[in-house]
Amino acid sequence: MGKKSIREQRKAEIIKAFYAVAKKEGLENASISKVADYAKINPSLVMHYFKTREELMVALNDFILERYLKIYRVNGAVLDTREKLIQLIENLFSRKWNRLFDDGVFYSFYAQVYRNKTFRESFKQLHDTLHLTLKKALDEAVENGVLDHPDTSALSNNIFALVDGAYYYLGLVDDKEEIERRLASYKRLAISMLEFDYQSQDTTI
Amino acid sequence: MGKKSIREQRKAEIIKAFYAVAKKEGLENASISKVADYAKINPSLVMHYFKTREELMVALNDFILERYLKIYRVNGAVLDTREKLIQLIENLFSRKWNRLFDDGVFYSFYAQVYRNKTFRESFKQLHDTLHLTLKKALDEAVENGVLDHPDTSALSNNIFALVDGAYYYLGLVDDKEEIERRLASYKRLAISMLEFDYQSQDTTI
DNA sequence: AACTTAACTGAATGACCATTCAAATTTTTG
DNA sequence: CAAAAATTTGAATGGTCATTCAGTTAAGTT
Repeated sequence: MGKKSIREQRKAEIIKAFYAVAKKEGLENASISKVADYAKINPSLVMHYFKTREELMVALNDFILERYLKIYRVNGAVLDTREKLIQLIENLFSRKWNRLFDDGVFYSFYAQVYRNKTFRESFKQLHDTLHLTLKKALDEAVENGVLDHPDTSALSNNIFALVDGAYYYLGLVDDKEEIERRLASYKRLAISMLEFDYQSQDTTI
Repeated sequence: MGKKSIREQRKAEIIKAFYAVAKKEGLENASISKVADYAKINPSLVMHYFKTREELMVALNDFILERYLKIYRVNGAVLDTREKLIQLIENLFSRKWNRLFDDGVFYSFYAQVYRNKTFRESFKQLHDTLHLTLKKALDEAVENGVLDHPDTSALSNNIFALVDGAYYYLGLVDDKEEIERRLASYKRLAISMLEFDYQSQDTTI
């Protein structure tokens, strides 16, 4: 008896509308009524599903972090050749970004990390998951004899530092050729990091 | 005749108040009246000196980028020994951050880069300046025979990618010990990059 | 057709927002 | 003291904001 619930679909719809508006006008300008307009529903309906704007923010944050996770999903291929390992590293620098993702919205959430514990923890957890996934892939490569490295955990962290730093800078670059040139340079460095055993490198003089 | 102008001092005062409020409550919540309250002046006075909020935003952006530049100011020391070169690299990972700077506000501006050409260009210019400054320092090291590297420009860019990526991740970390551990790892990698000629794929000392 | 449950609307709330403007105040100079 | 130039204020503007609530509509069941 009673009406069928479409709660979850509606909520998803609202979150996507919120994302779309934030993408277009900036997260700080994405108001409830703009979201409602975009979704062609009444503002009250948004409040019906999300008690406060804050709640909607958290939902959008989760939505975005899920997408982020998808981008970096390691393809299931077995890392048994050198080529496959190199391809994996190169893929890290090739976010299918523009389709799946808006950097402006992403960094707006990231900025909140410094004031909001909830956001900080969810970001931290996501990044640690990504780092760990890469570490496991690297371990597999070690087992299969295509990689020789004493600390795959540190290697994974360092590769991601390079990836994150790369995209941070590339967000400032308009010229497509320059982007490609830089990406090539970053990739080369990342691949070289596989070879170079900086742990045993003596930095004393 | 007439009254002495304190225009520039007042403007600076307002910008600092804006920064303080943004730091505490987030850039998106730093309103004109909150800024005025903080500076103990009338909201209209803020509007007198900055015709629009956007104008105030641009001013704060410039203020913040100036601070950013200061943090990375290369000490004038001559790079004639290995120690000095290594010290320079290590300094890049040691922003006197917490004192001089609020990352939340910084990344809030950075997020705007994706929607606002003015912000994108000012950020780009600043970063390119920093990269070039480091390149010049590296060139000096090469001249003085303490560094052997075929492409100091690429090296500079890559080091900064690592620095930026490092701080991006460290923003998520609460534990001070973990921060130090990671910083040490990033530094080690950066220093190893000085040695490694990834262009020709062989390990040189 | 009556009941139940959920989706949905519309109007109203008060708070806060950026911005405008005319007027008041302060300081300097002649 | 008076004129000049700047700083500063206070009140008012209209718009948008998140949120509340009472009520309506739609879709299922018995």
